[in-house]
Amino acid sequence: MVIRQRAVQAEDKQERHDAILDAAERLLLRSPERVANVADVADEAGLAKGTVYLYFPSKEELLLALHERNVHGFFAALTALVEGPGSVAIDDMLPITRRHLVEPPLFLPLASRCFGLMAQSVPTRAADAFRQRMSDRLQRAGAGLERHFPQLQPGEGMQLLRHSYALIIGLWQMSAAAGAACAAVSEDAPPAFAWQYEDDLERALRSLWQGAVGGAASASQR
Amino acid sequence: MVIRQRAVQAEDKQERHDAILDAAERLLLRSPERVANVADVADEAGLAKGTVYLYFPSKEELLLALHERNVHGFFAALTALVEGPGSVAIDDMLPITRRHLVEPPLFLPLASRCFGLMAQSVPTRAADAFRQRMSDRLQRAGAGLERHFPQLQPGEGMQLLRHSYALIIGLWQMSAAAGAACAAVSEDAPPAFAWQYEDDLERALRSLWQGAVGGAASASQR
Amino acid sequence: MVIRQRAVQAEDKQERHDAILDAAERLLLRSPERVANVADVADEAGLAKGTVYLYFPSKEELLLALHERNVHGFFAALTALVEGPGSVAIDDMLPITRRHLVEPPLFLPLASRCFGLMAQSVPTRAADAFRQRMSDRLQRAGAGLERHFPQLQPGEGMQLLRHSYALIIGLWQMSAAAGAACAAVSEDAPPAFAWQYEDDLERALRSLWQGAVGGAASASQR
Amino acid sequence: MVIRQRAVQAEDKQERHDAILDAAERLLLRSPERVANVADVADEAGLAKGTVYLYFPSKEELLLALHERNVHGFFAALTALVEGPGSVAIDDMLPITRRHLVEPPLFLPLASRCFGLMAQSVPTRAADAFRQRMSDRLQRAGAGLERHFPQLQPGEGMQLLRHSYALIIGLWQMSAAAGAACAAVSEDAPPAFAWQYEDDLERALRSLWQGAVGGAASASQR
DNA sequence: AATGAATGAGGTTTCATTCAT
DNA sequence: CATGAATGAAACCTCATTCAT
Repeated sequence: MVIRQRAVQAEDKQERHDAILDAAERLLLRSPERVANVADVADEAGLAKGTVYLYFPSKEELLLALHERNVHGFFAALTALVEGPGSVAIDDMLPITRRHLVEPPLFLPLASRCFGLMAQSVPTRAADAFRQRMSDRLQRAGAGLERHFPQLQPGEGMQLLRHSYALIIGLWQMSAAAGAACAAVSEDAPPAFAWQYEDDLERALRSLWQGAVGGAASASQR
Repeated sequence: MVIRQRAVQAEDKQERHDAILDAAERLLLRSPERVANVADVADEAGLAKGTVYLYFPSKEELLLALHERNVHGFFAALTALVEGPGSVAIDDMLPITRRHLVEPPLFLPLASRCFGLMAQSVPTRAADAFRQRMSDRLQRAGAGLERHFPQLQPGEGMQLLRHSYALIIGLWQMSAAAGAACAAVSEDAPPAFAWQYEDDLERALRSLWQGAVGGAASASQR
Repeated sequence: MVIRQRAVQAEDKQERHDAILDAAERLLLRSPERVANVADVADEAGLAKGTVYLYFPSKEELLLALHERNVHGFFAALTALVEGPGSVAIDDMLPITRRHLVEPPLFLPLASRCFGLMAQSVPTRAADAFRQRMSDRLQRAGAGLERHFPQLQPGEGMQLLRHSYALIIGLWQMSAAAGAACAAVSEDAPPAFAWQYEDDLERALRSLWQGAVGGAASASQR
Repeated sequence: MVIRQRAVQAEDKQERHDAILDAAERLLLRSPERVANVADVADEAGLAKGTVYLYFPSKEELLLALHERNVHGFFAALTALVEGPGSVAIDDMLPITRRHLVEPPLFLPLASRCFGLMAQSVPTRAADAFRQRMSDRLQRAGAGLERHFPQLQPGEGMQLLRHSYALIIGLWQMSAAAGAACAAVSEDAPPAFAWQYEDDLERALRSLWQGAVGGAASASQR
């Protein structure tokens, strides 16, 4: 353990902050079906319960912070792509989606749960700030997208990203709902639920993008 | 306390089964943000808590049953359309979606919650059965769809429906997450979250369908 | 145990309600210095924690109910005295005070704590009701007192009782504050704190009453 | 953050000791209903939490010290009166009571709380010392009192003061318990609780003193 | 002497489910 | 069949105190 006993310096604190998120992440990975309670997170981080509350005002904000950390990587890659040189096609986006959203086993369940949190819970202060940051990221990436696809009207870039995001989450939930059963009793998944999330998502996103940006999206496909 | 007769006949039982679902529905409509507890549902139905457990093995299955009742109407209308005479375009599907999924205030929150339940909980026989029935409905409607859109390969009809469903749910969740804040502090919703679910969904579905079935989807539009 | 496993009849419930109060009382007697938590009360009553919450909406209201049960006996005796036949002098009141307030080891600490609760906590509904009942009792006993001591103006009977009550509580607190130390290190209580609560209270009440109702109070003394 | 010099000199320490008490006082004045936590006191004093513990071994003793500071002024005035030249009647005592105990908004709640603390907590050396000092003050003032009221037997002066003190505290607690509700819903205080503490206390003290020292107490009244 | 990060016991309340009546 | 009393596992958060820095 490189962290000193007490995080006095700002960077030590950041490190500990991250360590708590890491602990929460490990627990969620270990048993995605249930949200760890704060005591378990603290335990996993080798800290006391109260210490977690020094770094996060509530369990909910901890989860939100963890989710946002995951989101950050995705948007960073996406923005780098659309703001970088060269042309962009849907085939360039899919790998980013796959690497940041689909493959990390935590992203989708956590995103799903955070939507639930934000729709239900109260701590509006934190939720608003989170939404604001998400909105900024979407706007920026959406604007970048519009530069690459002239057929998109202003605002349609952000819209397309939003729709994609919704599709990603929605499809995963259907998949997870099915998956729970498949894990237990492998062979009897009914046909409509027996598919691979990853491939299916790719097909769905292609359809969505093709419908939105037309041939440009699929120029390089098939 | 409403004292009722004992339900001895099978039809009495069905009636009571439905009465419980009705009560749950009323409560969810009254406060969609939080799930009623079993005591409240029983109260609302004029029954005792234990009685609810005579008709539903768990709270989870009660919610699932309620959701399925809502789903039924949608698929009935959808199947009637695609199996009926005459041609079908996306503009014929949207009103069905709107009438059965979007406008009933209960459908989307409940669907969202049921996916959550099914993704998290241990899979039960009831969940499997539910999935099986959903799969059957999707297959049947999907097959019907394929007859109307020859460009769809076998299985792609069901796939398109599944993708649409995912989009409907996912977009609603994003909307609900945003809505919570907007309700509280009306004017400061960031741009990316300030949109109307209904219109947005329509645009998204059009994109998806246009991408999937091509010009045929939009042949009759605009 | 005469109580059935489940308290179905109203009187069974009353019995269980009382049994919980009894349990709380036993615990407080056993260690007066600290308030038992609900889990301990439930344990002592041979019940589960949740069951206690079936009978009392909160820990505070449980304590208040326990206190009120103690108060009840005192006022019943007092009212019986002042509304009964024959003349009443202060010497008739003191034994009642002693029997109901001083000798039961629980009354004074609990009364003291309940004043604290009521001055600080929120559940005003229950507190208001409690105050109302206390007020009624005081008024009734005060009115009875005024019949025996014609020199008391209307309202002064209740006032005198209130002052007496304040003296009883206030003096006990000083005594208890001293007593805590005396228990630990017996011989070194400073003179101003080394006195017997009971005798001291009697002297104080005599002074108060003599000042309020004059010779009549002490007519029969000495 | 107010960075202060280290307190090396003894007088610096005293100054800081007082500054902490001042901070606690300000916080209690600001919200008398709840006891500030140590972090808030430290904050208000511009110090760190740990520093408070350099000057006070526990929160309890901090409160006790604050209370004693308040008590000091009262006894100083009282002793000055009874040890000064000229005659003393109860009407000379009441203004002192009012000025030092009733009008300072902090005295009564703090006194009440300190009695609570001392009655409940394990007795500490500090509590013993506090009691000893209180006892000394009471004895001295009581002895002075006995010189003015010859009808008081040795020890009865101190006794009378103790009874008065108890009455002051006890009556205030009843008043505060009632006040909590009255603040919330103003008009519905039951009659027995609808009175002014200050006037009521004066009547009570007059009765007590008249009963204790007879006509001499009231010679100059009315 | 001063700091403030870390601790962790402690307490309240909710509610799905069971089962005696 | 119907009831609703009983259960008891969670889960959150606070805060006085300690002690490494």
